[in-house]
Amino acid sequence: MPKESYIPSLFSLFRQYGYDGATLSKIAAATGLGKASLYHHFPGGKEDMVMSVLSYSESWLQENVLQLLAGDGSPQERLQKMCDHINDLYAGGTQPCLLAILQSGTGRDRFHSQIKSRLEAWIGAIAAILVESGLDETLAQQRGEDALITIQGALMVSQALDHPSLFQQRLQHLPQALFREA
Amino acid sequence: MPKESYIPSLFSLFRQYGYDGATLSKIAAATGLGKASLYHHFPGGKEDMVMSVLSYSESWLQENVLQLLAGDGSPQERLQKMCDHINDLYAGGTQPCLLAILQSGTGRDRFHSQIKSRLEAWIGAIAAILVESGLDETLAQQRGEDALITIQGALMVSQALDHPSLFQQRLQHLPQALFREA
DNA sequence: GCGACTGAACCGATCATTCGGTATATATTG
DNA sequence: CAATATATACCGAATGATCGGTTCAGTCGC
Repeated sequence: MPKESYIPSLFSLFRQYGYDGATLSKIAAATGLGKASLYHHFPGGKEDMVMSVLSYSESWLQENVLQLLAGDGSPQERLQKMCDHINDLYAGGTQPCLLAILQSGTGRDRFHSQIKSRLEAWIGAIAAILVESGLDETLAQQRGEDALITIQGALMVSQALDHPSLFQQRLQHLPQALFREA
Repeated sequence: MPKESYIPSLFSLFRQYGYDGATLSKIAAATGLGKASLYHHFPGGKEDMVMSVLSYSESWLQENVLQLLAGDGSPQERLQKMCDHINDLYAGGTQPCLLAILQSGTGRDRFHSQIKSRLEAWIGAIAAILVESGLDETLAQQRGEDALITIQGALMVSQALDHPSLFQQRLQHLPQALFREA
């Protein structure tokens, strides 16, 4: 099997346990591969695996957010569609964010630039669609940041409170919130 | 030395590395204690240490948030004062949130109820001051959640972007945002 | 001398990693 | 077509290091 077929397993494992918590034994169990086989596909070890997952997250973002936001349909429609994909990504608020989790622990410095790139692209795409809708450049940038603040914050809070619908609610009226006055 | 004097070191270590990343060697180095001494103060090992830190976080919240919000002064003044303390707690947006980090990795299930309690108390206190100011009960609860969503979200985003002032800005106009219309 | 405390050595378990080798499938050759 | 070579996928078993956790002979202030 090609190594791409193991990315989904790795993705869900790292997002749950983080870099330090995801041991090679767990990884082996989750992928169904022996430890030695893992080093065949990912010669760089655990760090290599995370980098592959982060690389996958880039193409996911490209497909499900960037392309979508730059596509056709009204701005609200496109933002709505993005929120649907985001809701899927986080399984309705029940699954943690990979980028958030990789910001802690030993892997912090190792993956920082990747995380930063992903977030910047995401915020930029939202800001772009707001500018396109007539918003001021700086305000649009701020609203893009607000969007990710809401997503990440709602994700953390709803999981701490065992209340996934809190995440879904905040996500649902995110599009109109981005266009509000003041 | 009493064990309370080591709580600050433990606190800053666990918030940085999380449960799995904070190894006993790092803990020993950070506190300046030998492992034996650590087990004298915390017979339950690493989990005992985290529980002590979480217990400390409870009294911190009590002193710096709950008492404050229930005290005197105008609601905006009290909320403003709370934000100042929050800004100190997170060192101006440069330090992660202990509660957020303990939600991942091996310690996830172990500390969940503690994290949940802390967040509920915090949200409840904010909701209470909004009710006191005349807001509808359900709206106040929602705004309390919004406050923590903003705090946690801004913390994550500003650290991912190496942009601590983003956190400070969002925190600064949090009080007035909680009183906004609609 | 007594209780609080600790440094240093130690334990089995687990960590990430590596090596030697097998199975299979495809390509190359005579 | 059969035989051989090449490459990829895979894994059992073992590596040394480090993990969380424990033990114990002390040392220190009281």
